[in-house]
Amino acid sequence: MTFVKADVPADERHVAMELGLLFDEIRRVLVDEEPDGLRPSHLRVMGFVPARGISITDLAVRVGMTKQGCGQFVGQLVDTGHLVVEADPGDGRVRLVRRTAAGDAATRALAARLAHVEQGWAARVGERRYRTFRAVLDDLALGHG
Amino acid sequence: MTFVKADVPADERHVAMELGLLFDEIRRVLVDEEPDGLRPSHLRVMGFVPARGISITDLAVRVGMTKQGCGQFVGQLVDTGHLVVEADPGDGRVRLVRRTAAGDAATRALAARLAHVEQGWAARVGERRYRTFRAVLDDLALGHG
DNA sequence: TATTGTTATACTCTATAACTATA
DNA sequence: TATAGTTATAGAGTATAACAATA
Repeated sequence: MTFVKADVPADERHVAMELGLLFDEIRRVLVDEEPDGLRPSHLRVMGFVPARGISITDLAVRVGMTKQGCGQFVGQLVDTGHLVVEADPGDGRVRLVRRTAAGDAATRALAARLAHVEQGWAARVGERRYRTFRAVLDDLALGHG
Repeated sequence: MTFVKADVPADERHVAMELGLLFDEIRRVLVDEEPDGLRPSHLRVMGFVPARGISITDLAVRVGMTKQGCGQFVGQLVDTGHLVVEADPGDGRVRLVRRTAAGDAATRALAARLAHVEQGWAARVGERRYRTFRAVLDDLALGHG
């Protein structure tokens, strides 16, 4: 969807558009500042891989996409060296996905970039108001846990 | 990007993921409850057409996309009867885009559906906290005016 | 039989490039 | 020559369907 940017009267702005603006700002930062050429979706999939490893099917559920699409991104991330896949000793069907050191570094870098974006937002609306905003956002997102 | 849904520990949740969850909830409502078969992008493009009419190029700037992509959606919305295109009396190159009565109705219906989603959110976190959240969101979005 | 993962295919959204008709 | 719009093409991000290997 990605709701947008130009000079629209205040009374024609709606939640979807405003959320989309913030989302787009994040996407722009992620694309512009990504050193390894990873796309936002790669970062997203990689971010959901737990330290203990996970099957592609379970990862897909976590990420909220199909196992087919998930497997595609995992394959690309293995090619770039951010993930590795091992056999699961307990189940021959499962391919256990883990992050490499490079994957961990990229994930930490993502967190840093997001923190930087949030600092900018806090500066725009005030530290205190931003903290409140973020707390409510956390609560709203919990409903989808 | 569209950040996600499953059981992720609180400390691994980040802004992008949380904003994505809200955005996805809206998208789902828009798709599920759309009577005319319009997709979210159609609603978005249509929502930026002002009453006085607008050229495709200007509309594209407003929406934040290319004129090519914009022209494509306008064409489809003309086919569905939500928009009309007239000649501009002052400039023969320009095709002036306007909403029809059906387009106006669909736009009002969108606003109603969004209001309903927001009521649900307010119920989840409390009216007062939601109003604060929304006010900060408005301010943050203004930075992209 | 049920489940994991892959391959094949298609759809949505959007971009870039090349073109046409008017200015 | 510059601008408005169209046509053609391609890529990202996903989905559905059909399948192979393993349980």
